[in-house]
Amino acid sequence: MSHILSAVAWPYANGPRHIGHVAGFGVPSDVFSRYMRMAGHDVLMVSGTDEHGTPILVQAEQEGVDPIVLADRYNRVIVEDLTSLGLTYDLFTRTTTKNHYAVVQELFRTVHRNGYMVEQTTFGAISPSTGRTLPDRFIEGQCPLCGADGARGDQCDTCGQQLDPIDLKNPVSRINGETPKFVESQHFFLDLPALVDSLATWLGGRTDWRPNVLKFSLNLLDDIRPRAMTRDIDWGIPVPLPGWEDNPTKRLYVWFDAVIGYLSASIEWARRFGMDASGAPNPEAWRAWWNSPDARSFYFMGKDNITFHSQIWPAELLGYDGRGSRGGEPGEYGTLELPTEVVSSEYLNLAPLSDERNADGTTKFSSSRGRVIYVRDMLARYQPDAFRYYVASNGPESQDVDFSWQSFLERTNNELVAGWGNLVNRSAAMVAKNFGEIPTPGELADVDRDVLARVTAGFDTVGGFIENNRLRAGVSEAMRVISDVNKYVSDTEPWKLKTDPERLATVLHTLTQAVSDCNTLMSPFLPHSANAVDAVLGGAGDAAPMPRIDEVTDLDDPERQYPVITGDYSGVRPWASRPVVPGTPIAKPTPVFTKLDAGIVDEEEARLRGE
RNA sequence: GGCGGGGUAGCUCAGCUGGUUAGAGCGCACGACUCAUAAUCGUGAGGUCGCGGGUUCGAGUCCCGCCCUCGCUACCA
Repeated sequence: MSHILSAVAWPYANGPRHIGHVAGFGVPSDVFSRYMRMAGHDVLMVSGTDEHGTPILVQAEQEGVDPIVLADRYNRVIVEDLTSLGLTYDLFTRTTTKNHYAVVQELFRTVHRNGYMVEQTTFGAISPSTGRTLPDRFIEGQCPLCGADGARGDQCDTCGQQLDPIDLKNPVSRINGETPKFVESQHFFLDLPALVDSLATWLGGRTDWRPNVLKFSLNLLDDIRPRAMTRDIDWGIPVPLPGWEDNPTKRLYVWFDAVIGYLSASIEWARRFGMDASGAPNPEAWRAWWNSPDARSFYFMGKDNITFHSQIWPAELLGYDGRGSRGGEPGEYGTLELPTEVVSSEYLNLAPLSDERNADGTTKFSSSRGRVIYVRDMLARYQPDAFRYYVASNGPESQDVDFSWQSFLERTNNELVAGWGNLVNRSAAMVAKNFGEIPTPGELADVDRDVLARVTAGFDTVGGFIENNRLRAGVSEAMRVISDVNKYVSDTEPWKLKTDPERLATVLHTLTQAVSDCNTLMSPFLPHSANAVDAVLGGAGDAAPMPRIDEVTDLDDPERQYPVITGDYSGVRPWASRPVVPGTPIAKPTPVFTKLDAGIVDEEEARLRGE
């Protein structure tokens, strides 16, 4: 048993999240965390909504509300969506808590004190009316290279060239149409070159990462340069230095603070729920996951976040620890450990609609293009486990994948319903009809022992895959085991054993045992239905724990309340065969999974077309 | 342009450090069965492993070149 930190990417609170987001970080991290808990590890799974930065500020202004109002709104939407999916966060919080501000400022101060945060003058665009940094992509103008209109400050979509915004002709702000001003400004830069040796040493030891993630991360080291960690903006965390902290237009860069969320959420968790061995409150409990070299940490995200987790975040930690070329001493949190693994997903894209094949290739999920499937809509119409199954078996684990409603229909009906759901149903129906309870077995035959051995072996194979974050292989292996059990039913033909009650009892007991263990194997992937299956088999329906939403008061601000996701996951079942108990009543079952009507494909595609 | 991923049966993909007739799931065809949400079980058809060279006794697997495709390459998050 060891301490496992599941650090899950922080969804940006500028709108509801779509299924591509949760396919990238949500389902994979939850399957992993659930399994690790079952395997006996001490898991701390943390995340929250990321609420600073220009996009939220801009959107709030467009709506005429305070940024925090916008953040409050989408924080709640996201909290509800993630809870509905059954994601077992120990704490899902947000970046606008007092606790987060304090932790971020402590990290900044210490990194600065250790000499890894250096002040430099920059030259960049600001909005003349507000004085705020105008990020490149919010600037638009005529491309200096091809003359096309509508080129963005960072890149021209017409000719595809990278641009510097100062070269644009007739630049205007996309936010308010005014002409940007290019000015000098003082900012703090994270001195990545002073940390690059330590980064390289750390990355050099990461041999078991997904190859593309590791390769990408190593490439980042080649022309590493200092990176600005402050912005001219009035929405964000103040810079905790004399002369800066009261300056209303200087704030920490949103990514500097967002990644620190993993630590601040761990600390908030400990302050709220941490306990020592005797059960007494222990606000220092987070340290077991952060200060011990034996603890392991896994960071789950989409590939667009790799650079922040394999470079910026470890650099912040190294700077805090004083482990760069300038030395230094850790701050009050002690030496903080770097990520064990950055588990990055690729993208789940939306496939062309059925009448659009061979047209424009795939369409990337993007709210701005209007073609998007929100988590909320998915869960309103379909079982959460149907979606979880789709993602686990067909997700963007090592390459981009296309989501289509046709494939969702097929995966659900042909595999989940016909394979697993039907096995549960036929087994329970036979037990209910013949005995009304789990029968007492006679002596086992070879075929019985054989199927039980195959199922039991699944704990090692399926578990091994999940432990290495190979969910597709894991779920595929579990489905193969389920197929073996279906074959067992065909081989033993229980419906022909009416004249041999003892043999029938043995077969149906064996079958019930096999199904129950398959349910355990599937429970990290399909927790909701694991509970339903448990109930079908006469259990209490508590095979897999579920998260809940608590309305809490900010630990350091009695005026502020917000929802968090948390849960008590201490009662998870072990990752092992669990003997079924003869005599347990089993009633005629109702199907656990809903078979989808073929008509949903046309319905959903019509929705995507905006009809 | 630079970097990276991918191009293997109709579809989605496995194939580690090169080694017998290239695998799985789904789909399809045929057969069996009837407990089960017409689910299940069995059998079968179907691939010159993107193209062209090369190394080797032997290459889907290594090397070179090319083509196609997706992505990354930001003061976005």
